[in-house]
Amino acid sequence: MKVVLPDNSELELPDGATGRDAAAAIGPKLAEQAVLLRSDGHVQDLRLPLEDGQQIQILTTRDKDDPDALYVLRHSTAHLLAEAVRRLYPGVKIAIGPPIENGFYYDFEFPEPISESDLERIEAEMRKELSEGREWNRQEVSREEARRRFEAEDEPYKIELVDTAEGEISLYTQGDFTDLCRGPHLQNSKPIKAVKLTGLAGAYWRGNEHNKQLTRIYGTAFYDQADLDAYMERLEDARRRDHRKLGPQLDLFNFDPHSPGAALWHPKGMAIWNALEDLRRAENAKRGYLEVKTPLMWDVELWKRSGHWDNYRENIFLIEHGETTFGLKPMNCPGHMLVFSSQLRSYRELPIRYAEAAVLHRDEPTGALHGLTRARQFSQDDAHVFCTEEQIQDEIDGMFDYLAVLYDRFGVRELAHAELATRPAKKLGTDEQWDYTESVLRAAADQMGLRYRLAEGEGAFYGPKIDFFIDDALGRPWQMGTIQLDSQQPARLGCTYMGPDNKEHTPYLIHRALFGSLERFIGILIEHYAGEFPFWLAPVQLLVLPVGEDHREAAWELASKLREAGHRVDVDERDDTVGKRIREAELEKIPYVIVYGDRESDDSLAIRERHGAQSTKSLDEFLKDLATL
RNA sequence: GCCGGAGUAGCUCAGCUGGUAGAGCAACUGAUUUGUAAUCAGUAGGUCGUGGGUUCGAGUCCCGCCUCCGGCUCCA
Repeated sequence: MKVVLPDNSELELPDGATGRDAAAAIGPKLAEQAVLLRSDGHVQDLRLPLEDGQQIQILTTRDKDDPDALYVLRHSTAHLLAEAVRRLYPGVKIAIGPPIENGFYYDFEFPEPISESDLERIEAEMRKELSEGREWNRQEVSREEARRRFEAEDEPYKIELVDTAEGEISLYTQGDFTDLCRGPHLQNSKPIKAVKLTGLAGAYWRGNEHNKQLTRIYGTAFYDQADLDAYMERLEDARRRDHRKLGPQLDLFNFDPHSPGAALWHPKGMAIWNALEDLRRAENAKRGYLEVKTPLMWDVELWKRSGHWDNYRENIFLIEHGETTFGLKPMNCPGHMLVFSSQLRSYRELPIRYAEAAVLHRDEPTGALHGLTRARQFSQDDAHVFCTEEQIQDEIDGMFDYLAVLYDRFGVRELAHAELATRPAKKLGTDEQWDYTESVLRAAADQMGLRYRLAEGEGAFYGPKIDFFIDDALGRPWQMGTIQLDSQQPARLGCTYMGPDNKEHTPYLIHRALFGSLERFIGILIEHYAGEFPFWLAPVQLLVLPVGEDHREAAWELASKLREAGHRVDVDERDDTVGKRIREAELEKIPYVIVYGDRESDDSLAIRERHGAQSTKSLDEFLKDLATL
């Protein structure tokens, strides 16, 4: 038989030859360095037989940055971890250990809890394995055989995996450790040049919180120690971008233990907040959204009618007040529907678009709180569009367009990825209604050419949605914008309009937030810009720095001219050296410092950009330049 | 909520196996009047997250609680 190599040349091999054989046929060096076979975009274990005519690419230790090559390396390293843990902690039960982005993990049930200090010991054991060397052998066995083996080893999680596994069962053995695994794996442990265990966490068996919580050990591995070092360096850099660190440092906001999950916004943070609000208001006005303002607190009777009581109760903060119980609003929708239903509506008024960026409260689990990106108190750039069935498509198109405009303004459009979330288990309405709303959303997304992942069962309880996610500095995805099609709540809250047929109809409701939560959006922006906001967003845009005492008056005059032009300007007239004050401005990440001394005048300003570039411009010229930013 | 870790001055951190808290930066005061990332000197600042316990004695050991960090579950 023949296989086709990446340069399109053909390689003649005996029938039943494996990837390893193919490598060996090409050269001994390649056979030694081979780690994985890739065929038509799919990875394949080197030990598996090839098919006649198959396109193959053999990845070697030289492909050290290839995601597939790293994946197999880390997968094999996870098995080394399991072997080490099994040796060090008799009685441990092993669960699963896949590679993930940037590393791998393995879940265990330890007889006694372990702590982070154990990681060092385990890592040492892994190094021992590496110095001894390990080779992986692949074996296909029957379900019964696999079951028998794991019963003998008293591995209940493996038995459960065997019982629920689909297709053939394969085992990989290294030394005297055998694991149930689909593979693929390295030939041997030689390519594993750098290993680090990075963390310890609880994780529920099969991701279900009703199951037993196992202990998850995270780690990573590379083909090269320098790559591990570089990775750790990148992590360090990402930590420096963390909005929870930069926010207080840049005097934007802080948190106080007396109100966990609710930010205290400082003047500089509010400058950014207001910039977003200004943009939101201006763009909303252009697009026919009408601002409303509705109560923060509602009798729970309303939440029962809207469906939130049955489907969202655990997130609602309750306030007892005499005979009544009020719930702080976690969403604006019921309020907006009550504005709609307060009058008799005609089809001629539709679509009606209500917008409100009110404060919302959601009782999030303590462990979920995460700075601005996961808060208990936050504001969405929320809006609810009441429309007829015929208008849905246009409305959603308009929202996609609007979202693109906003995200482009911040340079985050490319960072966003979309998901289409369908009916959840806990939901209102009939399957027919969901079939319809899901198909409408899907059609809208497809027509826009939107690329999205299907997130089944992750819709809101009242309707399917399209969500836009952006990753934070450490690569954790956060849901930002959302567009949700609701066929449930309007009827429940008595929203109707008179149609041309002189009959009452129930409108469709589209919920939409484009930033998502303003808090979360600002958090992501801080990390995206690493605190170096573009001029229009920077809390302090311009800093005037008088060289000496004699220049203070002139500096203030200049500052007031700049302020009149609409810019946010400070004067740093402190009795410190110019160098010191420049340094502090740099640490504050102020876009422009204007040093003002004997040599300067309105005709000649000394302008220093963030990071040091200097230039000389007249005030008029400078203002003109700023106006374009 | 669950698993693991952490909490010492505004910030970054030191404080060995229990003996009564320390540095740098920031702040303040004074001197200096400064030319593009740290001028010099001095002063002040801490119920060691919080409540209990063990002990002659607790920042240090034990328990509860709060908050934060890394995950899990859940979500904008």
